[in-house]
Amino acid sequence: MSVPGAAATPASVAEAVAVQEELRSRVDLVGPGPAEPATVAGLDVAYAESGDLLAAAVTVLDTRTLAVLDQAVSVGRPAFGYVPGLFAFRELPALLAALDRLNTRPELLVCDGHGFAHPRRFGLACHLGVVTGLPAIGVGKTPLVGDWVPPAVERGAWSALRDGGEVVGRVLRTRAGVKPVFVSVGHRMSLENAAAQVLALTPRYRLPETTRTADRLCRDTLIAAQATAPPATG
DNA sequence: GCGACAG
DNA sequence: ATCTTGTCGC
Repeated sequence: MSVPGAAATPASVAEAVAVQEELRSRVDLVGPGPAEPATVAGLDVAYAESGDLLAAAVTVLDTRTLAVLDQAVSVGRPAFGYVPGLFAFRELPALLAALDRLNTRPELLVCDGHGFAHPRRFGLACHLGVVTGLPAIGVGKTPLVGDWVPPAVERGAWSALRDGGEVVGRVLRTRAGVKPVFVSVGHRMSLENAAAQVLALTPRYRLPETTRTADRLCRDTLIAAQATAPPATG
């Protein structure tokens, strides 16, 4: 279930680290999670060049057709500075606001960023999973921690992402000959199932359809927000 | 001390 | 994340 207060924004880096250390014990790294979820949500955030405005989006897809069944957005300001490892605090409030506006309850969250593959084993996907109580997985475009070797060139090939003597994720090739993505468990999922779900969501492109639809929606929303609330000119 | 560093 | 020109390929 959800954890009260887990979405609060820390007042300092030290406090943020403490929050992660505390919440990491609430993560379910076993799952295994839904084998055939009917709906999956994608979450993403777009930032204005000025850095003081952002738009968050959540899209819910039908896993069978990959059609968008529901979607919601929220506009706001980054809640925390960008600090590698504390990235979740920056986007969490906006993403949760968007999730609250959904008319449906997705069976799985696919996050744009890492989950367990994190310095303290509590990346954005873990945080969102613990706060919402929903199964979640992290899909990063670039590595944050860990050592790995490139997986074979064919789609579906993978290699282990290892850090500090443990496997923290999987380097997965979602398209033949294209740069792989970094999959890790967020909450209530097994790594094996997480990788399977990501492959099911990438029939054509490198990134999951969930991430692609959410990315487009938050970008469009940001443009619209900037047009509606232009900066004061004088 | 130095380099690395999700989005 | 965002900026940013051309270029290769289906």
